[in-house]
Amino acid sequence: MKPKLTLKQIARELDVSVSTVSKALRDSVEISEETRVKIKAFAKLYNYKPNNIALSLKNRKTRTIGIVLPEIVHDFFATVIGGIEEVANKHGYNVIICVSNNSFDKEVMNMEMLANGSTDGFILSVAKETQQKEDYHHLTEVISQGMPIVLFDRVVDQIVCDKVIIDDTEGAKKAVQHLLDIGCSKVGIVTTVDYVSVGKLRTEGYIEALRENGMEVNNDLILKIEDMDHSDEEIMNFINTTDLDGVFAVNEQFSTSAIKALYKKGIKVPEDVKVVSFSDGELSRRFLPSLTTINQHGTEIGARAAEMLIERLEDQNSNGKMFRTEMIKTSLIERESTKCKKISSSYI
Amino acid sequence: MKPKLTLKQIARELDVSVSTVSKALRDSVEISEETRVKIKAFAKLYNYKPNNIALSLKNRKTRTIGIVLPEIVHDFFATVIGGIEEVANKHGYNVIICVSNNSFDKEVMNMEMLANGSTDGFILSVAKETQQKEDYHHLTEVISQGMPIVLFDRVVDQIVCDKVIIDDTEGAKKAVQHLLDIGCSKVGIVTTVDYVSVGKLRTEGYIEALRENGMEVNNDLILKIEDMDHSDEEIMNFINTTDLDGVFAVNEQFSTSAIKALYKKGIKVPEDVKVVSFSDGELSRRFLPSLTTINQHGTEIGARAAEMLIERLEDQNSNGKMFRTEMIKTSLIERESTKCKKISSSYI
DNA sequence: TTGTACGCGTTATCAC
DNA sequence: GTGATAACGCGTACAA
Repeated sequence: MKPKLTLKQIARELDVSVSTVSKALRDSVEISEETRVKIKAFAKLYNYKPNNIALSLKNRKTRTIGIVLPEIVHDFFATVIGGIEEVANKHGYNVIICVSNNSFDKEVMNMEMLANGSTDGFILSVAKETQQKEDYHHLTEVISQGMPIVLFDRVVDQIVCDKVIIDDTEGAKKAVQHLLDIGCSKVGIVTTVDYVSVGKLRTEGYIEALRENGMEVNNDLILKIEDMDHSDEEIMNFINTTDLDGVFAVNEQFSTSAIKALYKKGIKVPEDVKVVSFSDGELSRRFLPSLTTINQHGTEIGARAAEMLIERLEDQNSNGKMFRTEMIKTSLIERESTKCKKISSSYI
Repeated sequence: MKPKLTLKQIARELDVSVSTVSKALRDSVEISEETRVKIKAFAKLYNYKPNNIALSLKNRKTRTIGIVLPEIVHDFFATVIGGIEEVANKHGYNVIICVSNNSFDKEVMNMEMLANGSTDGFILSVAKETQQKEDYHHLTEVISQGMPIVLFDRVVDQIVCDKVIIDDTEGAKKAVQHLLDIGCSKVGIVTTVDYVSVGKLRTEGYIEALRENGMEVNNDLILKIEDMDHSDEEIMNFINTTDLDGVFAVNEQFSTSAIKALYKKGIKVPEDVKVVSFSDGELSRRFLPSLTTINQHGTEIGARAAEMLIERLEDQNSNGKMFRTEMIKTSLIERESTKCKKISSSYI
């Protein structure tokens, strides 16, 4: 076992001073050709790499981005991480990921841990519990210490910082519009209760789409899941008691539950009822029938968040810069769950 | 903006020396009750937290674990991360995650970056490309510097370190045995080519199970996917030309493709053909029919890996300790894809 | 009881 | 052209 090589060791070995070694390795003109070559050769031979920790301490920069997420076993967040990673690495930044498991306490703990010197800034999506509590002191704290934050997905209006959000309302409108376009007239929605911000926005999009098409909103066609642990039962009950020819569900879980309930009732998708889902993940692609979805472009969201954060980190006088909220557009991906043979010919 | 509080600032403010502050905060008996209380009150009031970077430099310990994974958009790896996270946090460790995207170069880069002081040790699953190249110099390098590594899932026999692996062969046997138990006599397997270590082991399990049940192995019932990008076509072709009443597929992707192909052929699952899949993820749970699976217990794998690593990190004289390879048992989770009403009564 | 000095690994500055 | 010194923030052995 050979412990990591340091400047000091090189200096001792080559019988020069530490600062000479440091300068030589950084190609300083102060150092003579001869010694520079000698030192660099030695360093290369023994594979010298500067110690990041020491550099961080000296520069008061870690070149590390802290990511705090509600969960990770989730296609959307996983793709967002991918986007962040890519941009971060391209700029020579590292990434620390912490998971709050939707717990307020764990979110606070994670942020405090990372804020004590481990990272230069944060990219985060707040935990569900935090959103309910409406306690954001850990965010304001970090910001007041001069560390920039970029919020994404579940953003908090009260917090003043950069944000990357999905145009949920517009995405929902797209979904519903598609159902209407292919001939549905009784479109239901499976969504969340209103305190989940994205659920609320998607519900609004659903309503807007109907209104813009001159249709009236029937509350019987709206299911707001109260208890996520029993969403299957709620959906089953809803499907059994509601007459529909189109369903828009705000996530893959609800979509597949709805299809399952429809099948149990003897109703076929897409023949009898069309389905569009928010969130495009593995499940949508591989389900039978494969799901038409609203793609949230997680990679792009992560990439933009990372770009915004790094920009602020590298800009000396970023304090003056306005905070921006970037809206990422969704897109509709058509698959089997909205295939409709009957009228497809009329489209050709 | 108030920059982070340091010991020095507290000292200046309270007109004592830095070391007095340091000692007081660490409840040293050297410091008088009076000054101790005063300093602690001040620190608490202004929310003093020691700087992790400085501590890391001083202690030559980061209390951070580096995780390097081939990919992250994958239920299995996501659950493993969850397991690691939980154990790590419990022991006061942080976690840095890097993704190699199955690229050898990126894996090497990530490891070098983290090895330069950012982490105390590694938990990693090697990239596919690395496995093909059989170039593991970055692993030996890190180990020779005294940083412990725990390999999991895709492990490397040549590397001497702690390992956590799944009993792939035994898992495959369980899957096939289940199919045989419920009455299948023509069980096919959809697997990978042999150079993917886990694929090979699972294929061996399939063969062993058949042999132990006195059945002969028919190569026509074995499909080894050559090209992952065209697995769907290969599976479709296989299903169409093969007479089966049971299918064991080595991952969720293959399983769902197989079911899709069966449906297209007019064959029903589970009525006509039963299906068991390796890997228990969201897809298996929500698919129609839901899939009977071999659960790899990702959380447990991550937890064990983290425990092994931390144990070695905290043990002063861990050099002498033998390296262990821990085998995590899989378990069968029965769902709809192997439901069989006919003989279920005989089981009661 | 409190303060001084030193070291962790690095770089910037200034002196020689 | 080279080297000594200070500093980043912290903890601790030792001195006062």
